[in-house]
Amino acid sequence: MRRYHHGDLRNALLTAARALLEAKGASALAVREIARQVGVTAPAAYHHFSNLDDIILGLAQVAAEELAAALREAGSAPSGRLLGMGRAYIAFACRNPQLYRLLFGDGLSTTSPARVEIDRLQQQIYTLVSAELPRAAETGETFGHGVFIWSVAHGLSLLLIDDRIAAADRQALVDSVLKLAGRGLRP
Amino acid sequence: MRRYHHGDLRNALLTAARALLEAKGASALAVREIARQVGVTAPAAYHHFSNLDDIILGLAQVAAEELAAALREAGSAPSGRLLGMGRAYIAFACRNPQLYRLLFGDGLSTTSPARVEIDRLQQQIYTLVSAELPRAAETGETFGHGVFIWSVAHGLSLLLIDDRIAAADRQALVDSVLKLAGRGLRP
DNA sequence: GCGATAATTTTAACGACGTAAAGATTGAGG
DNA sequence: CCTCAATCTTTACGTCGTTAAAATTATCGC
Repeated sequence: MRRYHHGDLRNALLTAARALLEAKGASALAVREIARQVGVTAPAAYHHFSNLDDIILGLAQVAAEELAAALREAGSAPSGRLLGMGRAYIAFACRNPQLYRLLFGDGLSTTSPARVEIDRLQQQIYTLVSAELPRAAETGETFGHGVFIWSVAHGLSLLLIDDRIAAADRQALVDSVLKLAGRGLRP
Repeated sequence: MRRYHHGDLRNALLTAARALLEAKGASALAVREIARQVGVTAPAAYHHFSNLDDIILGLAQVAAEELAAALREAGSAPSGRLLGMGRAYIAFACRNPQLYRLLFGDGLSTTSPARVEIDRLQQQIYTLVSAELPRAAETGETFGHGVFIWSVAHGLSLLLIDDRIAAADRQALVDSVLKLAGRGLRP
């Protein structure tokens, strides 16, 4: 059954890399190990990726798309979109901790697709803020407000991922922090 | 002048490692390269550190102590301590981006000295919050409030470090975000 | 169906890394 | 001055990323 030609090696490598990443952390990502998991020799990977960083870039791209999709869904709710998107953002990070960390690490060049996708997310946030907070939009504070809520979501996500917060009920904590953030935004 | 015995190799290695870290990023940290910078062969480092992770741990410890010192100084001001500490926290992160990232990466075991130092910082934050916000302390919301402002500082620090925010005046942005955070805390 | 060609994978190899073992050099205490 | 412990170097092994060349298989024109 083992064919010489795999058929879908690129995706298989990405899937294996993702599993390896979440299982053993970013420092365990290795071309040889990823290829081994798929049952292929290392140089085979070089026909689909130019190097290890390129594989990581592929992972980041997947992550960015998934995060964007999760936020898009949360943003389609009729009301309370800011809170819903905050929840969805943090939930994604907690569900894919290493992948989320990868997305905001320093390995991604400014022109990488993942980076571009995140920039798009950022714009979405600003748009949403100016829609939900007409007052801020009027006074030209949309930018500061957007950065503020993104900081809260990003910071809390990472603190939770790192297990730096001992909380009995995580969801309750997330909601209460988001509530405080919301209070900061009201006029 | 080159003596066989270096005299203070441990610190020399840490200093070189720190320079290398800030210059080329965490992935460039290598025992061989660090030793090379100091003018010594790689195995010499193993008399002072048990392995590369141990060197990184030493760096994290230095970072944690510096951050703690910066916050202690900012916290000794007579008034506006929350704002001052927020500024100092973010300034430290921007001054030592890679070191800050290291501190909040996932390579540190829960029992490492750096981790313990950060836990102490966390407690300081809670104490300060309950001192500056007696109302929150009464209603038992100190924990949530502490997590909230830490999230803002941590998140904004990382967004700035990653150059994810195009701001003409960074200090002004920091202040306006911290102002929004402060508004979230008021009753 | 058949053969040429392109796509994919393997084998083999190079240099750099982390790190262990064993030997050389040096500073400190008697 | 001599010994000994601390410190550093030499040497070595296995793994990694990556490249070049060879082998294998799919595809397409006929």
